[in-house]
Amino acid sequence: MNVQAAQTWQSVQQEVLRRIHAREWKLGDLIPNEAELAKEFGCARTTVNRALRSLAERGLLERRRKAGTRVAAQPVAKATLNIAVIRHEVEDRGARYGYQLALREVRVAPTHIGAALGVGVRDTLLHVMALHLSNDAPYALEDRWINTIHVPDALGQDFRSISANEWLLQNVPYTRGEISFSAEPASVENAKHLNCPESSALLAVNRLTWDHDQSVTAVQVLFAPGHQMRTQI
Amino acid sequence: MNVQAAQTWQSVQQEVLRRIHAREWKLGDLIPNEAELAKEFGCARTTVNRALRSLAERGLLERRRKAGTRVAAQPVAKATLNIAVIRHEVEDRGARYGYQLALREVRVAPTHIGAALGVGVRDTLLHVMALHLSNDAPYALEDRWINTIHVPDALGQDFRSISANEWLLQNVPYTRGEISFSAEPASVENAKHLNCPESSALLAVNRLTWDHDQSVTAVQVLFAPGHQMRTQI
DNA sequence: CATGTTTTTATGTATATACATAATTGCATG
DNA sequence: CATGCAATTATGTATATACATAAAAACATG
Repeated sequence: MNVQAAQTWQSVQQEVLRRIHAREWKLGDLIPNEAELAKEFGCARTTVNRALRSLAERGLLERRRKAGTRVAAQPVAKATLNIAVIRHEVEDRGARYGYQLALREVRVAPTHIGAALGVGVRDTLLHVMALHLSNDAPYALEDRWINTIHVPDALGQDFRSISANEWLLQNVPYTRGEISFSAEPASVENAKHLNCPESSALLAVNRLTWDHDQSVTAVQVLFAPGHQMRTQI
Repeated sequence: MNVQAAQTWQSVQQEVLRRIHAREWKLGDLIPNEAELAKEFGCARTTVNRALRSLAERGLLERRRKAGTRVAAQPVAKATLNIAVIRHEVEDRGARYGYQLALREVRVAPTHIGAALGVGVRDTLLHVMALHLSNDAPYALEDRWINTIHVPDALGQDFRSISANEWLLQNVPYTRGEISFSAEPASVENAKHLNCPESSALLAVNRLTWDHDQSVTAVQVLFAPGHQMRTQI
């Protein structure tokens, strides 16, 4: 019962993890409270708190004041995907990055885009389509609408040498966003850009970002067939 | 310069966030050190540390001992997807969950599965395919291989009323895993199960889990066309 | 001048203490 | 017995303090 005083929060966390994995504490079980664990491990309660809080953030523990801490009955695996600037994504894989602007126009957006961005039906937006290349092969197709009411500076950019992806991140802050992943069949146009058969299964990442109550941009990134997004859990 | 002493780590975090969003601190900028901020905010350094550490975990700040803290030059959006038991996922959407076992067999795995699980070329594994339903419509197709060398108990389960997805989570711990997302064209068999045209674009989630150095299971979950995984950033 | 060593410094963490807060439990009262 | 209020309790957080550690900067030495 007496565990050697390890007294770093990481070691406490490791021991707690061990007990969960070894099923000494079963799914849904209430575990001893912080004060008891601190006494057992021979460390301060703050240290135990740090260890348990971190495990709760990872979804392995559920904590409620007064009710105590229990092992998550239904541990939810949290897969964290890093959505970086596409250029960095390519370069991090050790490939040469390339970029081609395919289209730049100012026009009224399709209704679903306008609605998502919360602009009027007759407001014009900046529409940019661009191809990102990895070692000269199509890597991803970016189809973006920018709310020029909130981001008028975007109109002064031609996006021929820097992608909207990168320019926005460098120049326009956002406070919140929504992101969704889906699989989409390649349209004729998509297929042409990505150099793949029509109707190929493409991984799509949709983002919608806001700066406080103003929409910033709506973008769909379609990756070439076979693309995988990976992470550890 | 003198900010009202708010003295909760959340309020410190909020003020730091505000300065980043307002570009008072620009991307890549070095920000004042913890001690200075603590003095400015009228709180303890521990409190500032908590606020900044949390922002660093979210990818907005980069911290290094002695070098100080800077605003991430290339803020990486971290999209956290919750990979729950499929039954809960369906029920949380307010739909009725259904389950059908499609196949259960013990056989030698295809080489890529065997290699991924690190078993011998002649070892047999348990192969289970099952359909998850939402309001009687196909929701997701689960194609799973279980390492029965490490998890022999799985052989005693028929998986007719409880899915392998749920049984494993309840009964077999794992210490680490790998997960990947991709888009896959529906095979003839997939299409039959998911009641969609052949070659439809399907969102695929692949998982490989390990318990220390023993592989547990490899699974591919194919979602019906149109499925989206969403999250906030 | 290059190179290795020491000093300095900002973050990282452990501790005791105190109080805040949410939520359950138990008690009192109609 | 129901119902509302009070006491209890486990987590949540703030603070001062101390020391650990990584890494940059300063310095010394050949």
